[in-house]
Amino acid sequence: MSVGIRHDDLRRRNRAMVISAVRRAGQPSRTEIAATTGLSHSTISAISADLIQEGILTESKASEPTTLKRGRPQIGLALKPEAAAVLTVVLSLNFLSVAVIDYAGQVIAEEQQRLDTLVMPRDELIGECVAIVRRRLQDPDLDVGSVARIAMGIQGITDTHARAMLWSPITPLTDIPFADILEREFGIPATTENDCNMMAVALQWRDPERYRDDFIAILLSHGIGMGLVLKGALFTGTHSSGGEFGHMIHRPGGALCRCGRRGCVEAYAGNYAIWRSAMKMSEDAEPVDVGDADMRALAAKARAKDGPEREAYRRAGEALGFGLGNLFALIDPAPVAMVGVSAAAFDLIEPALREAIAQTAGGQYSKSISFDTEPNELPLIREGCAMRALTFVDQEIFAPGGQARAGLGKNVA
Amino acid sequence: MSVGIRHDDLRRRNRAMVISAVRRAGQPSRTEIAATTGLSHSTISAISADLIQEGILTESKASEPTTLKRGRPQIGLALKPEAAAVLTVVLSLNFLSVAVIDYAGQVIAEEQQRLDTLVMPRDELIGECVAIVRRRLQDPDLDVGSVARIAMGIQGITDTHARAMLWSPITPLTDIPFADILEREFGIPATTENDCNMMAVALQWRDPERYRDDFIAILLSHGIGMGLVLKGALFTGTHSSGGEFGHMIHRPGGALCRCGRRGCVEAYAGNYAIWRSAMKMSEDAEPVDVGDADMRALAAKARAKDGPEREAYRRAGEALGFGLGNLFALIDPAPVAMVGVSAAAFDLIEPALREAIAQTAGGQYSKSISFDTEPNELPLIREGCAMRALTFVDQEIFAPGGQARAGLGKNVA
DNA sequence: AGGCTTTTTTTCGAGCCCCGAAAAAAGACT
DNA sequence: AGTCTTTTTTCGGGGCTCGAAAAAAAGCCT
Repeated sequence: MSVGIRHDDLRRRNRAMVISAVRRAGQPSRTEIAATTGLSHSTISAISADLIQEGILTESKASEPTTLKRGRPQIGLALKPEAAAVLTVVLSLNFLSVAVIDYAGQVIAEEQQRLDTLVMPRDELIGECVAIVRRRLQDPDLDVGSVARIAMGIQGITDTHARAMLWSPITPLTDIPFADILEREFGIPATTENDCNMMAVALQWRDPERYRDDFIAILLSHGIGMGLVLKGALFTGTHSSGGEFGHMIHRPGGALCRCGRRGCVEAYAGNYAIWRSAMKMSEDAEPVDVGDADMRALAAKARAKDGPEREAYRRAGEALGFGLGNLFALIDPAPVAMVGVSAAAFDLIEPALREAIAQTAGGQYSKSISFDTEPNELPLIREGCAMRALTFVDQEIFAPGGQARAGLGKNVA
Repeated sequence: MSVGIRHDDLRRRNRAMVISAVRRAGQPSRTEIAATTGLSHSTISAISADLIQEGILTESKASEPTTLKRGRPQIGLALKPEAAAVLTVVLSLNFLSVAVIDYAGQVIAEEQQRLDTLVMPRDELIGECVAIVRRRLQDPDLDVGSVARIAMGIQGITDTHARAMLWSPITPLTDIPFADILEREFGIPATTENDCNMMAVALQWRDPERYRDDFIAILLSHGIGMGLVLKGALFTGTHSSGGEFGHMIHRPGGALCRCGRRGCVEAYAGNYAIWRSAMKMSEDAEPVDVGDADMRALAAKARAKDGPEREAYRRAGEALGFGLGNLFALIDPAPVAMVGVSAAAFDLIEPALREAIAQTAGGQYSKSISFDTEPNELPLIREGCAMRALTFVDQEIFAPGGQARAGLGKNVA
């Protein structure tokens, strides 16, 4: 059962709340923080004095010099960029990308690299990941001690505790405990999470208006992935990252999926499936990699005239629609973000998708469901990883439960 | 964003935790409570003294007189039955049932009634519900003032806030705000929740060993319903009670479902669907009501010899299996409880069900998924309603946030 | 320019709450 | 009857938040 609240937890939680309020609002004054948290001015004053003294926050007068109001001007509080740093690692099909991000969320260094994930042996894949991280950490401009967290976003299934990649479409390898490997190698706490979940996290930060409590991020790429936020929190499975939307069964015994099973949504809506269908290949044909450029050309052809290309997108829409409908039967409808190269072809997908949804339990709301598209998934994934890592630092390092803060926040008087 | 923790919340939460510990453990000593909550002995002592003085808890020495240990004997703490009472209302197909339950969870009065829900006009249906509740409340043995909550469990979709029935298979009527109606009528806070969700709540209390953090309760009856507990909490949709497992699409464009759509899981696995299939009727045939006795006879026939009856159960198993597989793709596998009259025929359903799951994303775990059966849903639903109402009293009335407790817990010195 | 008004921020004392240590209580054991 | 063991209560100390009041830092107005 849930444990009691000790008296000292109180300050810890309220500290975390103040930090979180600053991260969310940008440069709020103490008064604003008091308003959003519901705590009294005196409490906010005390906590923020602590945080400034510990080098976690700074005062920044430049809060809207335009607002010429009477009264004592507000002093904006901001996250101190030097308070800490985090490192993000994004591993996707044939592509590895690393970035170093300061405590305020600004990218301060990055590096990208192509690699043949599909054929690399285990040691090599791990080795490349470790090597690129090491290169970034050895950057003389970077204070290695300030790097408080490594967050990895990876295409594939991860475990609930964000320790390992369990299975991935980008490599035949399974069960790689990336988080443990990185921690052992660099002595920095690390996590490994599903890329689509990170996309969802990023959307929540980018547009909290639209993506607040309940929404769905769907990656339309080689495969189909999903990140789900319910009641404000990232939804994961009981054991794994969960949300394997792409592998819900659309047609029992149907088209061959990359995962080896038949009839999955992905076997109709993944890039390879659209391609296979447009080329009039058999539904049993082995999935092939299709480049983004080829997919864009395919979409152009489908737009130009009716034919097998257009039909392929129509079938993709149908599969996505029934899948979404089934999802809506469980969780009710919510705003959807379509991300990835095929999101740019959403105009070809949408009609059949809506028609399919209308035939499902979510159908009553079919018209009111709103879709948004974002063709570029990589920046989203990185952003999500960064925010995940930064909020961890906020909560666990700068508002710790019991044990002292490590070497960070060192600008203490 | 989540609101700050005020200083007074602390005591409130810890009070709630003590009450909850007592409800869970039965007759724990103060020391045991200190252990499970993680709070200090002195705090538990202070809080329980308050609660006893307010007439919410009582000391009950009779805690295992067998344990002859050295040292001061423990004093068991128990919920004081007279501290409050709750009333449960269970409305299902052609059946209405009400019970009054004391604060310790014992049924102290009950009443049941048949009624033709399918054909009753709106006023009459509401009227009967109000009337049966009024009769119970007018019982001279009952102190009406102690009734702190009414919890209604209803077959059908309810809204997230547990205010209204939105849609139900037991009546053509829609959008009946039962909670508001009961509150207005009796001036007692009320809720209206989905029956399968209440089943899940009850299972969690009955067997917390097996049904703790993640599990699924599926009602196999005229229709197919589901209650889902994830990460220890009841899972509901964003707008409605959600979990419309029975109306996930199993075969696009397939058999006619009671809901008017085609290919739903229920259209293969609901009692009417099994019946329709066993009688070799068309998949487009209008759903008919089948009595429990007829279903039991059907199952017996299916067990006796191979034929259309056995095939009907096989197809039901297949539909349930693909449905569960799709669910498992999203949330990972979890223990399942099959409840309702067709749960007694689970032996006929299981083989095809497991085979179907094996073809889905959850398939890897197919063997390890464990099923349990419980043919009688009514007691479960009532128990769930009772626990829901009682924990509400625990949390919101006896550990209130700010405003004083109403007239309850009146045995104050 | 100097005093007044307004708004933000800090200071201060009061009131709670939790905790640890010590004391008290209540039997069992010898 | 005295000692031991375990549970429960009591008591003092340290923290935390809060409200009120004071201080600070402007703009406004005569």
